[in-house]
Amino acid sequence: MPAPRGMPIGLRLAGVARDVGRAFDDTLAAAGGSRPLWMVLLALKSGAAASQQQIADHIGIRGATLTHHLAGMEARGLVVRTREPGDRRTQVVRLTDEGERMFGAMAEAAHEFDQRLRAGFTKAELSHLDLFLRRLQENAGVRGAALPGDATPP
Amino acid sequence: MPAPRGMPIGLRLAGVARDVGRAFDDTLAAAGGSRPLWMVLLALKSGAAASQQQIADHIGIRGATLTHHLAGMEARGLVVRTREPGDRRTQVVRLTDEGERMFGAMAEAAHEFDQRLRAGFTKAELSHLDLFLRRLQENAGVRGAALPGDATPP
DNA sequence: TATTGTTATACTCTATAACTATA
DNA sequence: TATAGTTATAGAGTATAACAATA
Repeated sequence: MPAPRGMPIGLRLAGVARDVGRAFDDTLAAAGGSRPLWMVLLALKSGAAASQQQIADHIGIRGATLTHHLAGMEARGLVVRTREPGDRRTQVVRLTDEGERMFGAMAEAAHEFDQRLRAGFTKAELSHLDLFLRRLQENAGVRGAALPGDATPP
Repeated sequence: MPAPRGMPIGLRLAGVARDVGRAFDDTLAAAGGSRPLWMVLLALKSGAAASQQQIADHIGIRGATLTHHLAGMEARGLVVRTREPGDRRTQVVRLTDEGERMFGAMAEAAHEFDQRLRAGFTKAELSHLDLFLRRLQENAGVRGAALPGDATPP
């Protein structure tokens, strides 16, 4: 993936993200997982998601897609889904011991990968990078992190 | 896609790339195309690829995957493949008039998208961003753009 | 009626393996 | 034997639409 001067920034970003993403996928695969699996586990552990719909929104997929992943995870014995007594429409997703083990293994792999990725970057540089990424995201028209003064019509 | 402090840089990158990529895909779809189609057209037009294998390498996919895309493009009347008289194993891929029209439409859409993405960025910032991306790519272990002094064993 | 999640189905992109034709 | 590309098949991830159960 050469990066010629003047290459569209979107393609550049996509290319780098693909390369980095593949390396990350390899890392997760070596730990027995995958990216979406890791995203779901992260969302579950962070506790920042009450309903499945919120988990799906959190990681940027559809509810049906999440069901798909959860079904696979349940088949692998990583999670258990049980109906909430209070509101029997909702499912309570709980990590099994095996799920906890998997989370631990993937967390370690992900952390090592992240260390590798950050190598040579100063804190200031990482802040700049983060800001640049945020600006790209906003320029692409992503909602939900709108700045004050954003004049985009509803 | 919230971006908490201390979020792994790889996931951050992947998230932004996905959001930006989806917006770009929407743009290309409105012009009647898709991302891989655009990549193939770009590679063809840039003339930087002699064989199909080189095109595939250029855009980071396998030969069989490229065949898949080219077959689809040929079915849509965008390209024609003919055997080279000199070496009849190789295929010469040529854009049809319809293919040229499609390229033009997608190029315009892609350019507008790129303008939108770059909005508010100075040249210096874009350079910094590009450098950051390159460093991430290298840290992820991508070969082919190795720096002088790279001490990674073969 | 509205909400929560599931099922059924399908699409896109990608890959590997086996194959054909040619060199 | 080696190379260029194709065919056949498969798998992962995602999506939409229709549905069931519950509120």
